[in-house]
Amino acid sequence: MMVSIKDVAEHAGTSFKTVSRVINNDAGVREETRERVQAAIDALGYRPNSAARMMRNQKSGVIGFISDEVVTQPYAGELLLGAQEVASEHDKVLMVVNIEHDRKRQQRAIDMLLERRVEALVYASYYHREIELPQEMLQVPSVLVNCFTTEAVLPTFVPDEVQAGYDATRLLIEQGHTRIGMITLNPQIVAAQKRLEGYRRALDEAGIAFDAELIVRGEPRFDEPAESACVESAVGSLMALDKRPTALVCGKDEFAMQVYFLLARFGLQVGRDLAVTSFDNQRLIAPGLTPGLTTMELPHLEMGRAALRCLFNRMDDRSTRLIPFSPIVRESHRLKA
Amino acid sequence: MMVSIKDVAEHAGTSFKTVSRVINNDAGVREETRERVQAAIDALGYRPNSAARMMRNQKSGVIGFISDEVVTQPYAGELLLGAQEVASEHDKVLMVVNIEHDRKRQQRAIDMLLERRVEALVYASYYHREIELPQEMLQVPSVLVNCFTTEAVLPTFVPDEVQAGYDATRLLIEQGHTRIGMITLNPQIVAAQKRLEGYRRALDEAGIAFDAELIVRGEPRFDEPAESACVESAVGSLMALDKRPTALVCGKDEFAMQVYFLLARFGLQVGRDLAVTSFDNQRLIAPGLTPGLTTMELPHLEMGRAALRCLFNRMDDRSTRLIPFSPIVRESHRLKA
DNA sequence: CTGAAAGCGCTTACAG
DNA sequence: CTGAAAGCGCTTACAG
Repeated sequence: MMVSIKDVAEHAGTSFKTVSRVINNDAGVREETRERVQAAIDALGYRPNSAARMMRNQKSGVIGFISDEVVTQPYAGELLLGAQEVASEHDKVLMVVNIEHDRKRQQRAIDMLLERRVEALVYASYYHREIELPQEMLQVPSVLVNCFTTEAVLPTFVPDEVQAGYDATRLLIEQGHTRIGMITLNPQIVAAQKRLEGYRRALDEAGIAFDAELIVRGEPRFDEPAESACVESAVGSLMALDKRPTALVCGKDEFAMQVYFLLARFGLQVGRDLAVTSFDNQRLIAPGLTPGLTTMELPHLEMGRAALRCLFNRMDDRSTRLIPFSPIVRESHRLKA
Repeated sequence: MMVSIKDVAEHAGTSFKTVSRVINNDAGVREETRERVQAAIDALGYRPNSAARMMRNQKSGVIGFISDEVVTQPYAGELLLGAQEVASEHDKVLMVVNIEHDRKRQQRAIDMLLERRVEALVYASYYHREIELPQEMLQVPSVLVNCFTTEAVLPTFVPDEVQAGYDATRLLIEQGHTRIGMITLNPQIVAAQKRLEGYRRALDEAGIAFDAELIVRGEPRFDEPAESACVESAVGSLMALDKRPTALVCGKDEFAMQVYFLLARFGLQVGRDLAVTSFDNQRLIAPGLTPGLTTMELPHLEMGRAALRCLFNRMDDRSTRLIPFSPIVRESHRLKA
């Protein structure tokens, strides 16, 4: 049995209402009384029961954070961190549930959150993709992070893939390259499509003709068998071209890492013979490569923050906000003699 | 105003007590009545208020998960996942709070959890280390994961570093190597010390003399300036030895990645001239290297699970459980002609 | 400045 | 099989 407001009152020799006043810092308690109550609180180790408060106040102080694997994805957890930061500024806590693709467990998780009377809901995906919206999300203020629905019904925060593709390409164009290859992600995912769009835009703008031969795939489609040699053959086909590229945009840092290795087979080196940019800024990889990898960092932290701010500002429009990547400029985009 | 049990009762034409029986699946409700109530529940979209239940039942159904950055560390988030899995089997949910090194915010977080009447507490660190125990943890059943206190006061789950060091070394000894180097982590952290201990044990057992020259440091101590060239000079000093090592245990996969590159400077290749094992099994790195990196996977998922199981089994002894790493055997530990 | 009453939405224990 | 009462630990609104 936990100690309650009544126990404190008895110990302090006041009514329990006075204790309530003290713990809520209400005005109108004599200093001497306040001290006496505080002493009783300390002596008994009293802590207000938030369930009781919640019931009277009709609000829970919790925001539900629904994620598909966000926490286990390297650095995607920063989404959570950014959200947590803003939530706690507003004295709210996050209740995080991980939903797998199991429909039943997803339903259970959402029911649980709603029964706990979450004041708002965040749906965060570990990679930028379209989702099927759990309809219950419309019952409370909600936002989408790193994911979206076909029809925009909620405020949506996604990374600005097109701009990132543009920037990653532009960095190479500015170094004078005109023959720029690209190793793309699975073409079925949004990031692959939009970054390619940015790449083309940068080329267009610079008056460089698009050459489809320079676009190769670094990973299989969902419907293809996973094969580990995908980047290998991608690089192979670029190197087999009559006119090899002098620069390369990699779909993710893991591709870039492999490119560093694979180039050696052709007697080439990143940073000497081939300029490289990439996406993600995986801290495990990008700074440890030589030369350091120039790469576009996904704005996880900022998306998490922006989404929660939106929730608190009650901007419940249905617009999609594009959050910019941060270019992390190291050396790989620049060739040294 | 949310719909309550009374609204449902009115809609169904019963007392609210009967509604309570239906939502709790209590025996002794006529089928016809149950259906009528269920229809009212569906029609009104009623959801039981967990705060009210909590108050009557005197338990919250939540377990507090205190972490220092667990979610943002690649794959350490699996700690959380394992914990979540077991918790939900027992119909409990996790409330995750991230505590930074700010004393005040830590206190706030713990207070919040206790006010929410968490039934138990988990403290999880993102790397294996000693912590200062928040004294409040002794007020509820608690466990430590991936961290420990000087004096054992709580059940503690940590990775079996010595065994991992032993296994990583043993894999190389079994390939016939007798000159085995080691690139260690910061010697001030537990993992570095214990893995070295395992390394020495494996050598001893095989009758190989320990040679201090073969032990080099891949990262700076806490009190030294961070320098990026640490692995580089470590490899350099090994290669400068009269009798170079033929095999190498790397303190983490990031070191291994750099070793693959650095060796090229000496005209050497991992898997041909040098056998390599490592620790972590970072999925971003280990499978993408050529040859694939043989590495000891940290048992994050299993630690999370084991800790929660312990909580539910009320095994509140103070013993320390060592959770084994999983050897992920690829090709790098084996030399090919 | 302090207190007694009512009620938040449920469940437990007891009647009928 | 169904219901009326009491109470979980607080806060709100009103008296004194």
